[in-house]
Parts: sequence; C-alpha cells; structure tokens
Amino acid sequence: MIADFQLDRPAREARIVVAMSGGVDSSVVAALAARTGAEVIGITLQLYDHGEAVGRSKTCCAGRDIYDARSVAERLGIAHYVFDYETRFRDSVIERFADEYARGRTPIPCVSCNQSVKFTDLLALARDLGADCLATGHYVRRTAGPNGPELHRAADPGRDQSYFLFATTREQLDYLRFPLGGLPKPAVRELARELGLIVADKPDSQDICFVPNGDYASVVKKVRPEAAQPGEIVDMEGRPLGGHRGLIHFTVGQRRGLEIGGQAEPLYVVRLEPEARRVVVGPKAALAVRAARLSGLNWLGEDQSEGLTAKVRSMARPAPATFDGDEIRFERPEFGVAPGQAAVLYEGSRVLGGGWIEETLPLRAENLAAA
RNA sequence: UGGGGCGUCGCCAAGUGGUAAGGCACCGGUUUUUGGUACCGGCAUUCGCAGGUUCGAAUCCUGCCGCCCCAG
Repeated sequence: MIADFQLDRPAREARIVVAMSGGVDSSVVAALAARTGAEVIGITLQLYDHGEAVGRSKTCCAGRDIYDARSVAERLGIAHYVFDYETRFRDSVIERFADEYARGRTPIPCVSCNQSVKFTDLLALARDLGADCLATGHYVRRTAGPNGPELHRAADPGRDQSYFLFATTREQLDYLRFPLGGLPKPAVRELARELGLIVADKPDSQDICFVPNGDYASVVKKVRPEAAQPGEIVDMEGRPLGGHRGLIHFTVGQRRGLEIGGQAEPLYVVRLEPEARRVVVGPKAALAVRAARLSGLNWLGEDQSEGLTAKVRSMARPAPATFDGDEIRFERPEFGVAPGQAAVLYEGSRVLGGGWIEETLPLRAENLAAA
C-alpha cells in the first residue's frame, strides 16, 4: 500500500521526519514514508535512564527499543538519529507525574509527553531539519476540513488513541501526520511482516514507559516521598474504616487494594484528600458524576457546544455531553471520573478538543434512580 | 465460678442429622500506550478443642477453652 502523507509538494522533493519508538507501529510508518520516495529521517528519543530497563522489550523507549529502531532504519535504508531528551523528559513528564499524585490527582503521563517532548521539542527539531512534516505511529486520523486540518478518531475504534492527543494545537496538527489512523492493527503487523521488519511480532507496549515493573508508586516515591505517607481510609461520613500506605496507591473510582472486607457492597475510592492524607470511600453510586470543570483547555473545533460526545478515559465509547465555558455536562452519569485525567470532546469522529479534569460535580442521590 | 448468648475461610454470614450458600477482601487471567473500571476464574476435605451417639454430625449429647451480656 501507499500511504498519503498529505505533502504540499512532490514526495521526491520532500523530507519526512518519523518519530521512531522502536515498536511495530512507528517502524511501519517509517517504511511507508520511505515508500513515498521522500527523504526520510528516523528519530528516536532517549527519554530516561534505561540502565535498569535494558532488555525489556515491552517498554516504549528502553535500550532495546533504540536498538530496534536503529535496525529498522538500517533495513529501510533511511537516516536514523538518537537524541538524549532525558532531562527534558524528567522535568516535563516524570516530575509532573509525581506532583500530580502528591496532590491527590491521577495524571496521564502519555499526554504530558505528547504535549512537551514529542509535539513541542521533537517537532521543533524536525522543523530545524527542514522536514515537511513529522509523522508518528499514533492511531488517529488527520483529514482536510474546510477550516484546515481536523483530528479524527482512528478508523479502528479498538485502537483509537485520540484521547491522548486532545492537547495537540492547531499549529502542531498542521505539521503532524498519522499514516496509521485508517488501518486496523493486524494490517500494520502484516505490513511489518511483509517488509521483514524485526519488530513485526513485538508485543504492543503497555503500562507507563518509564516505569519498570508497573510499580509506578516507587517512581513517585523517589521524587515526592510525601505522597507515600500512610493515612486513614474513611467512609463518606468520615468514619475510619482502615489504613492505607500512601495516596499514590489510589485513584478515584478504584475498587481493588482497599483491603477492607466485611462489606455488603464493594467500596470504591470517592475522593482523595491530600492535606489530611485521607482516602474517602463509598458505594458505587457515590461515584456518579454529572459534570466536570476543566482546565488547560485546547480547542480544535469551531464553536460547537451541543450534540457532542465526550470521553473521560481512553478506552470508552464517547458519551453524549454538552460543553459550556469550562464545564462539561454528561447526559448520563459518568463513574470513576478522576481529577488529573482528561475529558476529550468529539463531534462524531472529530476531536474538538478537551481539557484536564479539575473537579467533578456529583450527581445528587435523589436523581440517581432516575438516571 | 449465678443466669443468658455466642464461637463456620482475613471480615460479614447462610446452614439445626445427609455429606460446608453468598457477599466483602485477597490472588490469577482477559481487556488497555495513563490510573482505574468491567468481565472470567481461584479461594474452608472443613465448621473453637476433645470425646460420644449415629450408616452418616457444623448440625444431637458430654467435658474443656474463649468471647459477650445481665446479675453481683
């Protein structure tokens, strides 16, 4: 297949920078870019000390992945550079990640990373290299609309990554390309196999790339020890039910890990109180939220405010909602909406924008039955 | 040291002669480029202990241990 990189001039005269993580997806992007006849430069960022992560093929940017990216680039006959962005990554992703947990919030490091390291720094680097565009392996679509490029969900709803890209600005979107947005994942793997790429059967990345064993708490603890202070678990009336080993282990909507038995119904984390170091728990019904106030708003749409849908987590079908000012209201209650997470707004498949959840407005108990 | 009640998985709890429900918690898996949710699976050869009756007991009898309440 030939991918359309939406270039403004003949591919033969163009230069494409591809963000290569060392995984299947971005490797295929590099291959597709090379096929256009354009000059392709693969760039891999070293984002953290991979000393302890060497050999771990499941992370997105470990030493193994840098090696894989280099191998793929060699096979494709394209240039490949590795840049050390450790400091930048630590400051804008890891520190922020820890800060958020210390504040009793639940961060999304992948969004911070896209916002800063990838779509600010790497994008600037691509511009410096005189590239026509920066292509990545994200599963989203960029289409031409009447008012410029639009960001859309991936054709394959099971792979859609638009949630993680809500903060992409218009200017960034102008320059970005996502050639995989229209493809199902199996097709991408098939392409990788046909091309003989060594990463064809590499497992999909999962978990947080800079966290070695899924143990993100220890990473936070290193940066913000106070977030690992023990405290009380209380019910919604403030009655103590048990103890906990640090706010970092909890997020709103969480059920497991409370270690409180003897209940008729499961208990969920309703909110975190960092000042008091308390975890407040309640029944599932207490999780129902009818609205949320957002900050750090990014808007790619026009003046849409109704007939919208929204996602408050990556893997969820968009739910009907309205948007006004900085407040999003859900038609039906949402459960487990955590401050620090993102709310992303859509019109059909198009991403209109989104923001960070600052606070949520609970659904009154009286209205719950009706909802 | 009189009376009454209770003792079943970490917690709550069904089961009163026929061969240990369920919930919570916990563990594992599935899903997933955040956290989480959801779903699936696992989880007491044993009923405070020791005897006895019975073809058969967590369930009946006896003794002991422990806890609670009332009365002193």
